[in-house]
Amino acid sequence: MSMPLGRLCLRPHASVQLSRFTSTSTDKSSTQALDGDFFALNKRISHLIRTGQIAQAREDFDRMEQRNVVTWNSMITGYVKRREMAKARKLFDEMPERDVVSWNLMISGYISCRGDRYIEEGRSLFDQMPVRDCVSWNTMISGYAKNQRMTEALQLFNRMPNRSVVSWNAMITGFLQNGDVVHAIEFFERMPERDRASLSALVSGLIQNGELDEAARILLECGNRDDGREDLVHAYNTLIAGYGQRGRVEEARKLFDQIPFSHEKGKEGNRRFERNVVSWNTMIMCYVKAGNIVSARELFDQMRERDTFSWNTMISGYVHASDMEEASSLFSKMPNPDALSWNSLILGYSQVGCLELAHDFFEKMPQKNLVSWNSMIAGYEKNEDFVGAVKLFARMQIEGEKPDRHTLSSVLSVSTGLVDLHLGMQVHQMVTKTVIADVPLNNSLITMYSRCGEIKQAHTIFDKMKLQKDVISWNAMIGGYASHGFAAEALELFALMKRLKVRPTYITFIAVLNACAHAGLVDEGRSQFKSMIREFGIEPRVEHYASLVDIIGRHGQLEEAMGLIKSMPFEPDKAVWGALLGACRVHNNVALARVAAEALMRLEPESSAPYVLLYNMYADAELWDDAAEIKLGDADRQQADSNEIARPDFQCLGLKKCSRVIIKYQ
DNA sequence: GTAGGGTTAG
Repeated sequence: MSMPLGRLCLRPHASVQLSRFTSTSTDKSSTQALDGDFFALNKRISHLIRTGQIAQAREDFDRMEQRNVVTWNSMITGYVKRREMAKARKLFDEMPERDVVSWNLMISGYISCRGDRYIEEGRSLFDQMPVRDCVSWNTMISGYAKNQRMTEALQLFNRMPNRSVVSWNAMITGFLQNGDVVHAIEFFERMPERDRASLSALVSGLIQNGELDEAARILLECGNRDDGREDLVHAYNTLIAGYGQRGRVEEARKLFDQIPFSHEKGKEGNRRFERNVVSWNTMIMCYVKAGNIVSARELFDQMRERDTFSWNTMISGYVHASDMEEASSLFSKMPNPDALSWNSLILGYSQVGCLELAHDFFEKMPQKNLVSWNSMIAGYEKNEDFVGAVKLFARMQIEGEKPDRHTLSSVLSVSTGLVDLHLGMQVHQMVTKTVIADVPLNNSLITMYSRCGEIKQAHTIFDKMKLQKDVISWNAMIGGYASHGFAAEALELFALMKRLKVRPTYITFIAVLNACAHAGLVDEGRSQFKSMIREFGIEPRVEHYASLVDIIGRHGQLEEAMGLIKSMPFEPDKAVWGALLGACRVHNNVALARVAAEALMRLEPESSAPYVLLYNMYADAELWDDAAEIKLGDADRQQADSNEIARPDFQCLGLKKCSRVIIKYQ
């Protein structure tokens, strides 16, 4: 039997491949099927599918006068890759003739859809197929392994006629994914032969199970046994990264030093047990993650063959250290900066507040990708240039870039910052279309809606989250109720949260105290403050004190409030004094108001608010001499009279007009 | 055209 050379050695059951070049029954003669045009057409289809142009591929496929099994299989691959199993199945059923690959493709498609229903479908095909090759068995085994069904995986493994290295590797990965370290190691030691993936699979699986030292032991053994040399570096690199991720940098370095290092040039690679570029890069990365930029740089300077990775790791290290001088100096020396290098600079400059520089790099970079857009938009948002963020978001859509969870999260924060319900709702729609059940995004939606006053809508989202709520969801919802004066709802939700054993954080208590403040619940506020400390061991922060001062002060117990301020273990901030001043205003305590106002003036000399408030109080009490001592500018006096400041209109470009914002003095 | 795996940015 003649077989295309090169395939033979990979396929123990290669004889099933016979139908490879036979034409299908509806097609013309087989001699014609072998001409150059035909191959070109098949090649074109597979190219279209590789590049994701499935619709075009299908058009070509439908137009083809003759097809062979490869044509059909290519088309099926396209649907399988997109998990469109119904379409794949339809083609599969229509095929005039199938080979092993057709069956294997379908099985692997069903398997990667996950879910038991799909596995059963794959298994049923596996059982029906006339001849199975190595790939069929391995697909099925790894399918079971990936879905935590090791019993069935093992059954197939035992029944399998000619096991390959892949079968063993799949079993090892499967055991490790199920936390079965013992069987994984046992299988690894029993393997008749290993390839470059075997050690990698074992080591990375052991790392996932937290068995780093066990992995290190096995590696040392393999090194001593002169065994598995080909991929030993590979495995060492994996383990170095594992130690690094767990902050065990010194152990990572010990492993790095264990790898032999030759000074010969151009001999690096996986074929010899010897440090390669990845080893260096990984070690540098460990230092960067640990914040040890000096050691990272030392290694970087020692390297002979730096690649893009090395440069980018180093640049991102400086970015994390907010050292933009070094970051940009490296960038300018880098031979071929890629998108990642540019993005790191954009990120770094926005991080330190240099939006113009960040934007310069953003405009100058030759090939923007999604991360570039996201970094720039997030940069605007973090620096509170909300309008800049919205403009860029609009431009992004005009230029056809699709937003993802990161984009949407930034723009949602922007909507919240602008209190722009219209924009927020647009983003909400996009979230529904592009992301499935993302907890942080849902949390941001809750915050956005409640900040915009749509507390009902916020609650709808909160409700829909069901079991996937985290503390932040609870905090957002309780905080939303609190800030809108729904104290009963806030406290009820807080009670429910505790019943469900969700541990509150200091933020939860800010919201709870805030709710009490709004509703004038003095005793409730006091007892919540106490329970925070005693039941949950949360140290009160300045925000909690400010809230409690507000609660007590507004109730008229100004002296007690003042006492609380004096008892604070840290300096009161403007919120604390502001709360006291507000309470003094309500209860007409001019003497204490003066103390609070003066403290505020020291903390924020540029703010006119305490002056205005004190002025009004003096005026009400007809203390004209005191009032005269407060020097107000004309503008401030007008404010004192009207009690309102108006901000000019502004526009969110390309999307909508925002309404006038009025800020009222309390 | 199918089965198993090392390092960088939001």
